[in-house]
Amino acid sequence: MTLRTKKSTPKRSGTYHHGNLRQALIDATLEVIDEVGHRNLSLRDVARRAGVSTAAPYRHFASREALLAQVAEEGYRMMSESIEGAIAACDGDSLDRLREVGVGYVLFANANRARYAVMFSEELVDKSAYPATEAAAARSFAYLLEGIRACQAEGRIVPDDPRRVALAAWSAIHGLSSLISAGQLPIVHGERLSIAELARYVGGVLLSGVATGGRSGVDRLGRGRSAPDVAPSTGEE
Amino acid sequence: MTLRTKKSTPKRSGTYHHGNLRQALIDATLEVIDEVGHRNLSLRDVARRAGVSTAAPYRHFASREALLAQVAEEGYRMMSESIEGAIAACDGDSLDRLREVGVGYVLFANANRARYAVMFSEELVDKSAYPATEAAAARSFAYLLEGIRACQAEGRIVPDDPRRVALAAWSAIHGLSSLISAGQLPIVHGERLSIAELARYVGGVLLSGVATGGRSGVDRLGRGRSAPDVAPSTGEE
DNA sequence: TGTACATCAGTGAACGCGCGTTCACTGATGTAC
DNA sequence: TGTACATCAGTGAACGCGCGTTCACTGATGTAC
Repeated sequence: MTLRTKKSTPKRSGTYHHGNLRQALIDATLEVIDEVGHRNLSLRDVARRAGVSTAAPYRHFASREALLAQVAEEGYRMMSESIEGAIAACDGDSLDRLREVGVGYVLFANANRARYAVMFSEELVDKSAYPATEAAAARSFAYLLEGIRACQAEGRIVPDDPRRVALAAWSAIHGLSSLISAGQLPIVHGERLSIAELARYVGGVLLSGVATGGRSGVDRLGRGRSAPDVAPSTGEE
Repeated sequence: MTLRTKKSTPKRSGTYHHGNLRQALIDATLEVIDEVGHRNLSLRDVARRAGVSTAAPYRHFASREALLAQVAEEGYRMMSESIEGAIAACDGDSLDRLREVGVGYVLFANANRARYAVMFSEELVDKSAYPATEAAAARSFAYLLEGIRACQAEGRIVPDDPRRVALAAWSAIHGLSSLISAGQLPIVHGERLSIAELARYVGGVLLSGVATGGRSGVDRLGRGRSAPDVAPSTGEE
């Protein structure tokens, strides 16, 4: 087993100049995060794995945080691609396509657990210092809202405030993705599960609910289309 | 403004013995985490805030991680109380009570954001070194499964595998809680929102779905009660 | 009530460590002529 | 084609730092007699 092999095939090896250090650093970052979590990521470790001196990364990234922002930015772009791919592979109607937005989201998170964790890490909650990352994130989230608006335009889902519907949907798919990314799923299911199947199940619950008996649940719960929301006063901010 | 005031009213001040250091350390920990995130929590900082020497915490906690595990354990107990409180305050049927499990969960997360982040932090994913924390966590999660089984026993929700239903529900309430805890909600809604209202909305979506037109969505999506699940083969683990 | 003593919660100095970042530098590369 | 030179991606040593944890210790407390 050869340790510290370069993953990104530099143009030539053994030279003073690396050739493709920027990408090698990103690859090494993902490797490190996979092993120890982004919490314990150090630039020195990344440099070590890329086979380069401690100071070399600063030729390509202004800081540790900037490197993580770059990893996140790529992640959001990949997520957008995953969502677009899921939509493209779907020959159904607007409702089907909306569900596939969620499937694409969750499949990306499952296939890129370390990266997903970086994208939602606390240190990158405020992305204003990294406009490209911020823009890529906004683009990812737009698919959900667009899908919801398309369904509403056809009367396929309830005409609630689409941002509110989006929040409910985002909660579910982000929650599932987080549980997958953090490795918490075994707590719930010991058996081997298909992630896409799980994502579709959750999507189906969001669309149709789990209550029996038609729409009665809706009315009884006061969540009808125009019923006023009742906000209790305990324990909220 | 007096800095470093002790929050936990020690029996007497200015003495060699603190009187209530253990609790003061936990309080200080929450303070620190609120400010800098658990990622940047250091035992030295905690000791500093409790007005005590660097080595003092080791009289009460074996390590930094043990302190965090204790914070998490208390959190799971508080979450159980919050859920029990929400159920107790509900005079409805099994379906109402199930929804209130979710509301109690989210209200706890909202009222204890820093603690919630610790409870689900990567370093505590494996709780086997802290059996008390593990047990408290298991107890919290049991409410969901119990609520689902109670509804199923009365035929109020679909008879899918209750663990699968629980996973869908947990995804949604954990997702919402995570977004709140990480402060990501402003991205979605600029306006001021009631957390309990949001939680009830999400709960309503889980129970009744957002699709229009009765149960047709269920059949069309192949998520009917006994329809076999179709597992596509792309991109899953 | 008074004293001797065990207990143990605190002190403060020290350990070794790995970190992010900076610095003056070196040497490979590619281009102008 | 050959040479001079600007560029800039790398080096490696060093900076100052705060960390988790350990150590021998000190002094407040409470209990046995």
